[in-house]
Order: sequence, then structure tokens, then C-alpha cells
Amino acid sequence: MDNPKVRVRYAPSPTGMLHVGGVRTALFNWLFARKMGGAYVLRIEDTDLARSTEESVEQLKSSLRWIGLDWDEGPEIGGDHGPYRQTERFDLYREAAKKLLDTGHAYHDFATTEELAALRDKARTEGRPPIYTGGEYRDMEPRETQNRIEAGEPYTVRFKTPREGQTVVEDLIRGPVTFENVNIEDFVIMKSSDTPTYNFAAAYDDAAMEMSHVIRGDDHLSNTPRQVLIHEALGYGLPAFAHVPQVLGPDKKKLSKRHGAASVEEFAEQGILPEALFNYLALLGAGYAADEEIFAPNELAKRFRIEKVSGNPAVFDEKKLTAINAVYLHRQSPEELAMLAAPMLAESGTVDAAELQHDMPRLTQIMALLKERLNRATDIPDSVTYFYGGELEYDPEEFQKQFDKEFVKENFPELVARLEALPDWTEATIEEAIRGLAAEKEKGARHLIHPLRFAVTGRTVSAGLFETLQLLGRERSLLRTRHAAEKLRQLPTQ
RNA sequence: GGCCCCAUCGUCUAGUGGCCUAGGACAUUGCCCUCUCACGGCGAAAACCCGGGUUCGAACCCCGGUGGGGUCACCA
Repeated sequence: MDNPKVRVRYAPSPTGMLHVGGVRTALFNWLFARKMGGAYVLRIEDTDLARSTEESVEQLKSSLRWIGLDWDEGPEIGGDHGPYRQTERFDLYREAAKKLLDTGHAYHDFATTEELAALRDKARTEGRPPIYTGGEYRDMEPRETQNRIEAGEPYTVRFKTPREGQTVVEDLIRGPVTFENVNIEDFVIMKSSDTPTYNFAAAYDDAAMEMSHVIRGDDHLSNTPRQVLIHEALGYGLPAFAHVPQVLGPDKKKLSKRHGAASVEEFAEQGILPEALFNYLALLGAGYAADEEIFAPNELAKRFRIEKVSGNPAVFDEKKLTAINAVYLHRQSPEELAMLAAPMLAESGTVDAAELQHDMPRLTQIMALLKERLNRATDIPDSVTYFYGGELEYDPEEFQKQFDKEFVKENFPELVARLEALPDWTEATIEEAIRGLAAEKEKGARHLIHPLRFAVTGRTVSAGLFETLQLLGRERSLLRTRHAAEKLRQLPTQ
């Protein structure tokens, strides 16, 4: 389904980290472009000189790449419709503004910020909507305008919005959305600094870059009639619009930092795999059939249908993200997980870097044993600690709970002895020793297994005890069981 | 407040007038498996916001209300 005419874009403003809401719209654009065989372009909307930073641009790009949303045209890649940063397109906007001025679609406005604020206040107190229609400037004599400009009076350029009629936004997700023109004020297109406003730059660029579809957050829906007006005034055709709903926090408010993790980087730090975030976000409100939900990017793209995207806002559910992440984690091979784990272990200081170096095979075996139990990559360091190091510290209370039993006191030393006497240290021989002893004493094996597990891992939960013991190794296992047996002797007899 | 959008289990959703005694997934929970945990298997509880229409028949269509969200800048 190749369609070179299909062109979509993700157009973030580099004023912070890439937000999950942002990735999701980027994701929908990417999915749509892939599905249609069109182009997905990245455009940086950095016209707000005060808030845009180079650091954000870099973060944006790396976050996008991390999750796998590579762009076909844009910064670093180039393309036929560049430049792709709005700060590099100022001349184009000035030219377009001039065209609008010349054709009577825009005018110079000399009202000061203070005057405008006063007007708004007045309207508000009178209970009228504060819609600015240019006053004396809207239809000022060209001569007069010229004089003021030459006198050095500051001005903005405003769009001359029709005072009657309506503007209809044809939205792929919501159908036609109608706006009365009287409710749209004469908005600024060029600031007094001779730089464009968002609405103007975005509309111009979408036209100039020949976007066929504009897929973006629905917080832009109320801006859209203005952009439609600009397209029409400039004489360009309209792209199709699709406004996707916001991503909300559990309190149904727009998702933000105070809901915990909200940026792509934070999720990465919290042990979320890129493919898991990708999959989860794609599912969120995209209207895929619900029978299955683990899909690779290309599969997601194949099934994507923009008109199926739900119109209602979706609550971001970390639990479900974690569940999907667990699926992806479990699918990794032990080798891949070991590669993932090694740097984490070294960094957290759980394991000596040198030891890791020469013992990747063992780490791999450990990961094979543990992977079913992982939910997030960040679970790894804590879950492997007891596979390394020597004697363990025991929580006194739990120790008592595990060992202060008649049967354990009587038989644990014997268990230790039998383990020590084992000719081969394998899962099978270990199991046989333990079960054998339990059988002789006519007790369930669990009466030995639980205290042994605690002795050897310092925990009450772990993977299967026999395989764990084997992987722990004879030395370490015996060191710890002896240590535990020693402590057991010191337990006060009551 | 004006304008705009939205409304099915706690959450994401399926559903486009009869197939719905409303399906799935996550979360919750019972049981089974079992050396604990996890996995897996089998169950349970859990929703069509309200009120009017239209229709032989509405979760699905229309209107109103209510609720939630967005937006009202020389920010994007």
C-alpha cells in the first residue's frame, strides 16, 4: 500500500523532555505513515526562543530513537521539504505574512500589550467573550499604517478573520467540527519581534511541507479553525485532520510529572523496555481489536486504522504497562538479559565488575532461572544479589521463624552434613539428599526446604531451591548452610 | 464563564439497531499445580452516566441534562 502522497509529521516544541502524550502522537503518526507507505517527518517547532533549548532537541531525538520512531525526513536526515527547524524558516514566514498583508487577509496592529489586556479585562467584567477584532487598525488607511511603521511604532501582524460564516474542521476521528467565525478573534500571526506565532508557522509549514494528514493531540483542536483559515487565505489545499485524545493520569487530569513518571526517559530509567512502551502506548486508545495485545511495531502498523482511534481520553495505567513489559522481558533470551543486567549490576555495586567480566555464562544461567519473575529491568539487581558474595546477614525475626522448630533444630545439622558429603553438586543429587532425609524422618520435604532456602538465599522466596543451590555452587552454598547451622546452635533453647 | 471534544466493568477497550443473559486484557479475587515466589490452568466479582424521544426492537440513532477533558496569549 505504497502512497508517496501520504505525508505526516510529528512537530514537538523542544521545551522539555519527551512526554508520553507526545510519544503517543508521534507513534500514531509513525504507524499511519508505515501503514500507508508514506513519509513520517520530524519538525522542530522552536519559534519560542525563550523556552526552546538545544538540550531538549537532543533529548527529543534520542527518546524518539530509543523507542524506535525513526523519522524519514527531518533534522540530521534532511529531505526535500527542509529546513525542518522553524528557526531556520523565518524568511519563509515573513514572505508568507507579506503575501497575506498584500492580499488583504492580514493587517498591522499597533495596539500595545497593555491596551489589549485592558480590553480583555473590560470584556470579561462585562461578561462578553474577549474577542479582539482589531478596532481602528483592522481597516486602517494604508497611508496611516505606513506612517506609523516609519515612525518606528511597534506592531504585530494579525489575521483578518471573517466576521461571519463558519469554519468547519473535517476530523477523521470526530467527523466535522463546526466553529462560528465570530468566536475567532483576529489572532496574531507575526509577533512584534518579526517572528511567527505557532498557529501561523504550523499552518504554513504543514502546507509548504505538503502534509497530507495532520495527526496531533486534541488540545490543538480549538486552534485548527485558525489554521484552516490560514491555509485558505494562502491558497493552499487542506490536509486531513485527526485529533487524538490526551493521555490522562489516574485522577483523569492531563498526565504530568506529578503523576510520577511522565517522560520517556523516566520510563527507561524505571526498567521499561522500549518495545514494551511502544506496544502499550499503541494500544492506548488506538482501537485495536482486543483479542490479543502483544504486537511488534510492524504488526501494529499493519493493523493501524486512524478512523478507529477512540475519541475519548485514555487513562495511563502503569500496572498494565508493567504487565506488558513483563511479557517482553520474559521473551528476552537469557543471553540478552545477561547483557542487560551486567552494566546494571556493576553500576549498582551488587557485583564486582571484574567478576562479571569473566563469568558471563553464570550470569546467563542466573537470568534463565530468574527471568520469569521479572517485571521491570530494574528488578534485576535486587533479585540476583544472593548469587554473589559469601555469608549472609539474616533478619533475626525471620531466622527464628524459619529455624525455631523442633524438627528443624534436630535435623538441619544432619542436612548440612549430607550436603557436604555429596559427591556431585547437581540439581538431582541435591534434591535426592534433601528429599531422602525428609523421607527417612517421615516428614514433608518442605520442612527442610524452607529453612534451607532461607539459609542459602536470606529470603523466603526464590526460584526452585534445587536449581538455585546448584547455581549458587557448592562452596557458597555450604559456607552459608554452615553459617546458618552455627546461628541455629546459638538460638536460645526455650 | 464562552467555544470545542468526550461518555461501556477500577483501567484500556470490543460492540456501529436484533448475534448482548454486553466479549477480551490489566488489576482484584477463589481454586488447581507446587519447595516459596513467578509461570500456567480453571473459576468469581465487576460496566452500557441520567431523562426524554425515534423504532416492532436500542449500548448502538436524535434531543436535553449531568459529568469529565481541552482551549480561550505577541506559549507551543
